[in-house]
Amino acid sequence: MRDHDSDTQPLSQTLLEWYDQHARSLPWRVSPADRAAGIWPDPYRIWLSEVMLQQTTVAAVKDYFHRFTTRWPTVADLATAPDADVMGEWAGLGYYARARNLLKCARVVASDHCGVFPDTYDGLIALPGIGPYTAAAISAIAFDRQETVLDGNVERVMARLYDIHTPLPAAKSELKTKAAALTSAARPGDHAQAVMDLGATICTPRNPACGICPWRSPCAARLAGTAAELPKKTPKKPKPTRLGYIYLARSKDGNWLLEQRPDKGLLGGMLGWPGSDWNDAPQPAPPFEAEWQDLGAEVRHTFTHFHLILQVMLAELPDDYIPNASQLVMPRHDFKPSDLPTVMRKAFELWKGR
DNA sequence: TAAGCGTGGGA
DNA sequence: TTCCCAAGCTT
Repeated sequence: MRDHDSDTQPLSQTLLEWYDQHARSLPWRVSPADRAAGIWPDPYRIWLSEVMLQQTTVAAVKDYFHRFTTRWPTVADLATAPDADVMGEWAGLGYYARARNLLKCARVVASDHCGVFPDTYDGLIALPGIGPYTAAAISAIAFDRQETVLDGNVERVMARLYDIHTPLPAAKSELKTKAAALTSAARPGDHAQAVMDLGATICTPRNPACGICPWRSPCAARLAGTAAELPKKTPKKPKPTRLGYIYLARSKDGNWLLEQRPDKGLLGGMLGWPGSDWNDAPQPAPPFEAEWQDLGAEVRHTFTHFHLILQVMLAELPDDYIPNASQLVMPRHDFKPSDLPTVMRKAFELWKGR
């Protein structure tokens, strides 16, 4: 008697055999050989890597992961870190709500879970910053539970394997059903990492390497010649361009006037320079009256949903200046440009090279 | 459901 | 230069 996955079982086995030979070595990963020998990953490192990897490339994450785990080796260490230290260490990686939720999550795990991560999907998804993908990924990778991960890689691989032309995001549930039917019961964690590795290294968005793909034979899109145009996506809206002013104020001693941005919204919780609103025709909004000098060069930066052009203004910060509630005067030796989000760091670089 | 939310690299 | 996009989450 053949069971119901007599068709799909060979697919997951083919994938795992490929993964055993081609698994990438990553700082947070336990190799398939080590995993087979009974070695388990550290849930803290899996969680941290998965949050960092949300919409972010492995190449961009590596150095941040190393700095975070060196500075905060356990979730208990991270839970007791000051907010400003964590936000500063995250600066440059983007999507700063992730850093705020990271700290919230660490503190919940430390206080409500005795410093031990929940080992189920339901327990994990209840935590800040952990959504459907991340909960499934941690369950599978750190605890070897049979959960289905559906990220951009898996969506692309499934759309091609089954030649599905429904555009994303409408196709998500259909793609997840396909991915779930393939999930290995024997090695769920390795399977999750394998299908994502396949998407990242073989079944790439452009120029997929179909010739060396372990699933080249069953792939419907390869047969149909449609692999390169899948997955279909609903068209994106064009990005508007917004304008603004920012103000660099430096005292005679070299101290800087900075502001702590509000927790919600763009660059929430990060340090930045005082500035105007960003829109079509911003009003100048200097933090104090002075002869502001136009640095003469613009900061150009592109966010997820708009382009930004900033006029950079410079003045001397009076020694008796009293910062308001959101501002701070940063002593020159405490100021680290690397604590700033990239758009703000660009303004500083402009001043440095003036 | 759709919009808001960063950044850097590759084509 | 411009566009796409990379292991998504929150509201």
